[in-house]
Amino acid sequence: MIRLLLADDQALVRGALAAMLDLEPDLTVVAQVAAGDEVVPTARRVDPDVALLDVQMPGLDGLAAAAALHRAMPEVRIIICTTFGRPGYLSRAMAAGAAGFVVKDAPPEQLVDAVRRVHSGLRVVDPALAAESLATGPSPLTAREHEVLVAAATGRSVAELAGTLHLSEGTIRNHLSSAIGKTGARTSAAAARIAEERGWL
Amino acid sequence: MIRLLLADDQALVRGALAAMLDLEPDLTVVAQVAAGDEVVPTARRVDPDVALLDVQMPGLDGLAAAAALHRAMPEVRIIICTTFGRPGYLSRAMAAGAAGFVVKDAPPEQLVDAVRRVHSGLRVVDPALAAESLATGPSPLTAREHEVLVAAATGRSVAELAGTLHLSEGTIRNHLSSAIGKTGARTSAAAARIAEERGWL
DNA sequence: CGCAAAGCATGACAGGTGTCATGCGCGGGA
DNA sequence: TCCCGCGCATGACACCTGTCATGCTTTGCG
Repeated sequence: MIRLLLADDQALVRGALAAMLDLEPDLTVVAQVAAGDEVVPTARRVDPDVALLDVQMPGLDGLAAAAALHRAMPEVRIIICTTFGRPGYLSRAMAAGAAGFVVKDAPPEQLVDAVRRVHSGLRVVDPALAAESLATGPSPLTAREHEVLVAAATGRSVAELAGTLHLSEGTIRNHLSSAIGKTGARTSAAAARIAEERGWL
Repeated sequence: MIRLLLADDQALVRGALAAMLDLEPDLTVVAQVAAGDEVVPTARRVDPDVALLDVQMPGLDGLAAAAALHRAMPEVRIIICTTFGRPGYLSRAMAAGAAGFVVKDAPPEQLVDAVRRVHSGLRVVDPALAAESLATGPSPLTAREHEVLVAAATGRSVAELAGTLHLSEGTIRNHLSSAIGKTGARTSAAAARIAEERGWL
């Protein structure tokens, strides 16, 4: 019997996944959580074989939760399960110690299959996504550019960013300009959008 | 036995919901589709009692599919089921003839309950969301402002918008300026973001 | 050590953006 | 019928943004 921990902030989706996985004779869902920071404490309590983590979650996101769980309980096999097949997510998931990566577009059997494979020690990754991830490469953004771009993503002005990040306006503009060049965008708003799509934020 | 049609572009979520709903003794999922334009043809074939439609779908979106289905088969009860509880979605869903509106944050029992209530002729709406919807009001954007804002959402420049929409740059700027005023934003990018969040796009 | 890369800053400049005043034509409601 | 609201357009203006050149530090690698 493979013991599963489910983490997803959407109760409906989480419950539905649990119902589906519980139908399999060799799987059993032993815990469900709605936030990233509940993953490690709950895992310690129930000692699952496999943890299925969504990326979008309040508190700690799925990738950070995966890293924390892998550090705390390396024997737990981790699958990242996400809506968006963004290239950056995959590489970050692998870096965080995940053993599998499944997008929510995939057919249900694929998830069940992934759980079994991962439990038996294999790694499971969508080949198409892996290729795209390698083609796009890792995020070329420096720490500062990342920080500035995240703050700019909500549409704030340069002056506001300078205030909240305690940098001069000129510096903000420099970092944004650099990020614009690296994303191939023409405005900071577009740069933020593109970086977001690639999973660089 | 309540016969259900499921429409959601994410195969994993769709399959999981089907598994969960099929567990209920009085419910049965008779069809699943992945795109909005498959809803009406499939409904004609299987004649469901209730249709559960996601908003985000390729082809026709869930709201447009709801309107088409309600026109073609008024006796089918429609529930819109969406990730985002955006105020504008609710009012548009109701205008499209939907009988229920459930967000994916809700507990699983609530969806099952909604199906039964809707099937028995009731309307099901999250009270908190209804209040927010009334407070925010309908979209104040004119048709042109809407069009321009949608085109601007991807971060294109004014000159590009003028080209694709066949309007002068000055006119584009006027519409954007008006939309900026109505959303309370300070830049067109932020205006697009805010309108998006409110379900005005 | 010396050099490269990154962070930070300044100043200057071209071009894009948001606002406003103004004008014209059209269609629907009082 | 008249007038208001909307779409569309122009032109002008202030301001913001993106780019570039330049320079100074700190950090880390060969």
